[in-house]
Amino acid sequence: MSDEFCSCDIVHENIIEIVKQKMPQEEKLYDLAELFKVFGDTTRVKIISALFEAEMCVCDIAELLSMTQSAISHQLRVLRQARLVKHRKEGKVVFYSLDDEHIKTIFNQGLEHILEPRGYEYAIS
Amino acid sequence: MSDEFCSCDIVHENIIEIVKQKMPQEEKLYDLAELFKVFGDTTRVKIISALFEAEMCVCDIAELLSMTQSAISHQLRVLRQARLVKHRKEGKVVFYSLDDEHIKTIFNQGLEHILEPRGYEYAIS
DNA sequence: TTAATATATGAGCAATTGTTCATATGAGCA
DNA sequence: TGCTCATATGAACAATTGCTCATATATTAA
Repeated sequence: MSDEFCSCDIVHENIIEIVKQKMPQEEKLYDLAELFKVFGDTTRVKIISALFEAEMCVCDIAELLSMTQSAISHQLRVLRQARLVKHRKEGKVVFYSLDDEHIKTIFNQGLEHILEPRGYEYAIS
Repeated sequence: MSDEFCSCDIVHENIIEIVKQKMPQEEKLYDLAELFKVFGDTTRVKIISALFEAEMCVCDIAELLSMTQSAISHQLRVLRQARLVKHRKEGKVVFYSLDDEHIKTIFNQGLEHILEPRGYEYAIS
């Protein structure tokens, strides 16, 4: 039962079929990866982490993270497009805050994962 | 109170100070971003999604996702290094399965986020 | 030992991404 | 109107990343 993608002979066709039927739609998995990609950057993680504590303007965030206003503004755009933050204008100043209740859960689960005690460093076989 | 990173004059020093104290350590936020980076790829999301349903060998996953064995093996290494999957050898065949109870929560919260109804497409101002 | 097979891995390349720099926008004020 | 300030944005460049291809490793069988 070998095919074009894998030279192996041991392919468990029944399992593949069952898994294929149970898996979410391709499009949803794509969107999910896109969402996690947004969380996958130190600067954005820091911004989100800061916004957990308080609403902040662009300048505050730049100062807090010791980064340029431009860099922060670019990253806020990414967060906005992922609908993770919302903004509020007050004159020239734009205040950003979190726009999702799931973020906290995702973050906390992520933190729990990285804080788990490691029994051993990974080594194959 | 302007500084080197932001030309703005409106910096809310008190908020910055409070947030700075409450935020997790820099190193933890870095690790967190590294973890989410692992989730931020369609192939890896698909692999994880498949392993939710059943333990699978490398060849099965390659067949399921219509990708080469090499590509899958490379990605499994990334997942292993992030301690998200574990493996079990049975002769020449290596079976992979999930190695973390937090993954499901993270995934489900992520799915809930992307499935949220959008009132409007984002537009600034 | 030799051959075959399942998986792992290193090098290289194309595509993506985060930052910087320069500049645009837009709001408040003189 | 014209000026200043807070933020947004486009282009460009360096760094990272995911795949392919070739090959190495490890296990089983003859």
